[in-house]
Amino acid sequence: MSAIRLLVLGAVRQHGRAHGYQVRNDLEYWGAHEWSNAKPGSIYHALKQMAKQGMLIAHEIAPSTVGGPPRTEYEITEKGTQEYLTLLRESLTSYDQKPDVLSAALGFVVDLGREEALELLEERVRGIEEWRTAVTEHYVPADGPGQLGHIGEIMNFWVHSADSGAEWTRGLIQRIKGGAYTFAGEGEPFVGVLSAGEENPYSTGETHPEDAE
Amino acid sequence: MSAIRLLVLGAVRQHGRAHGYQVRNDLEYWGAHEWSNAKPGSIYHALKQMAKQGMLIAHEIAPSTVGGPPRTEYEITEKGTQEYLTLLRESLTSYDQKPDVLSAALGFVVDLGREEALELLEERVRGIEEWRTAVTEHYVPADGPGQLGHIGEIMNFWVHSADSGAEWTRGLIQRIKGGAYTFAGEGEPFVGVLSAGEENPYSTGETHPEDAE
DNA sequence: GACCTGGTAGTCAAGTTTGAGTACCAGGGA
DNA sequence: TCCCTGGTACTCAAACTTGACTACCAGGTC
Repeated sequence: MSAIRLLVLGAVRQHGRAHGYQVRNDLEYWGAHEWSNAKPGSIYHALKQMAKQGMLIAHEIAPSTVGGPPRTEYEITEKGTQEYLTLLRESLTSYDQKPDVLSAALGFVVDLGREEALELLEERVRGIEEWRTAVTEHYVPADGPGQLGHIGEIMNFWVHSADSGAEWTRGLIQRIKGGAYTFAGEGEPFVGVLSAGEENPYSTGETHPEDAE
Repeated sequence: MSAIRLLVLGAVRQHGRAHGYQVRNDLEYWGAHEWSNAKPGSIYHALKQMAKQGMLIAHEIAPSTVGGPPRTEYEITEKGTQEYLTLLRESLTSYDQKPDVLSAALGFVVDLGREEALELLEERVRGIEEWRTAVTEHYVPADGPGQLGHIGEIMNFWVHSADSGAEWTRGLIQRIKGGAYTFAGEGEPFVGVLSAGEENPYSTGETHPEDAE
């Protein structure tokens, strides 16, 4: 599973209603073009595809005031919201060595409750540990390590990555347990999108958390 | 860049001449179906595509003795070998957060000389460190960290992964400097493919390094 | 007044990946 | 003998991704 659907659904959801270019800008604002496949083509494709599948509703809009071609605005449906939450939970839980999926999920983790987030992350740690056990048992059989030659370095690398991922996840769990961040149902949420007409992102060096949706 | 081309070129090269199913079996033998997108469709597509691009020569073969449809055998060309080495060097050097690309490169690293491998890996470490500096400077601007809210965890995760990757690479450099493994020009190479008629891989729990190509 | 840059918004063809097939044969039961 | 499993070898449609491209307008500039 790629991260694009989660990112797009999450972006549309935070806006309530958004057109492709807006989503594209949000993802850039989050840096997603650096750590995921959030290119224009993928974003527009995902929007169309998910509209076809009933997760978004497409509204045709007259050519905008600022010029350019006619836009299509998208609104998330109940089915889309379900899909969003499913993807989010899966992405937090499952260890599939795809850093972009986890990154995307981190951006939305506060849409869940604090307790649920902690449970999912703890399941993630358990998953990594199980995976580690399975791999080391399967690939270092009777005749001991070293028989693999340099091929063993591949496994070594996986295992190192898994350990590092587990360690990081435990750190995050501690921070969340310690009260960090504002989760669902804990008051004014942190807003990470650009509202219509807001200035460019990091070029100003400042975020504007004052305009909730 | 995905790992599939490197994997397929490397597999064909080790055999001298191979058909798709053989490549597919090798990749499974290496565990590549677990850490890369080495599915049948991708493998056959890569073979066809690279044949079209002159990196492989396709030979049509009569239906094999053991039944099944007619096979196509592929042979690597000079251009293909150049591409293979280029991909291999790039994959070792560049830090693009794609673990499958590095894993594939590790499987072939001994096709280079020991000195060159060390240089490439040291460049990899330098690349990771530069990337880390750039990211931390860009995303933690004037008003300090913490302004990012939970979004900062994304960056935290990237940085943690980068540090872990650098540390692992330094470890590998030490092992190689310490004389581990047999590199190009250092005698009988380690052979990691199944020759025609060899038994199944890990099901027997034993490797057969006795039949060189 | 013509041109050029830059932002807005999106399209398209080509390439890649996925998952589910297809076709064939051998060997082993019932 | 008929069917069923399992291995060999590959194909295909549908989905996804990529990179380059289009089209439009505003505002400056020469």
